[in-house]
Amino acid sequence: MNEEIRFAFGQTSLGTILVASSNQGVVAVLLGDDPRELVGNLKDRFPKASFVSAEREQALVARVAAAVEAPESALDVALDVRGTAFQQRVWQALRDIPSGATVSYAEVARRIGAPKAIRAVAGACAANPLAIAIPCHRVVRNDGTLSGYAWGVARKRALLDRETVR
DNA sequence: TATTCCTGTCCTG
DNA sequence: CAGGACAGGAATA
Repeated sequence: MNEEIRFAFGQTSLGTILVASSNQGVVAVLLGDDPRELVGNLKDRFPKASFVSAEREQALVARVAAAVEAPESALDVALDVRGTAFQQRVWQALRDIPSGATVSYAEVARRIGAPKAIRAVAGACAANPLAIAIPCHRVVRNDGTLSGYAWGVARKRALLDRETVR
């Protein structure tokens, strides 16, 4: 394989973001505090790929960053989602969640036809490499509380605050 | 409220 | 290949 992945950084009110793309589309959108940390994260997820810092990705980063600041606007970029069949099913279901809404893990499990596989759904969310593009932050516990978030519960809460209609 | 079992996937030995 | 860990939930006492 030894595939080439292009990436670039951006700044949002939530911190630094990294957007990485293959020839097929975006493979990862990562959130963090430090660019160095994000690159390390990216390499962990795609150990076999080679990475190129690409200026022309800045336009793409800008679109994703805009989606962070204004979640109600749709983010229509090509995605190259990698994962098991189960994970793909979960992530597809997540993309159907409208902005401003939240869904429980049980609800997601029911939608993908595995109502008992709640913990598996949580695992798939945790493994989701596409922050924002796949709104795993809209998945909360059955009682409405936030449990965890791969990039920090504080960011999860901030995102939900921003898109919740009051 | 606390315990226990269930669940699908990934990670480690 | 086996065992444990996980961003949960429901049933039981």
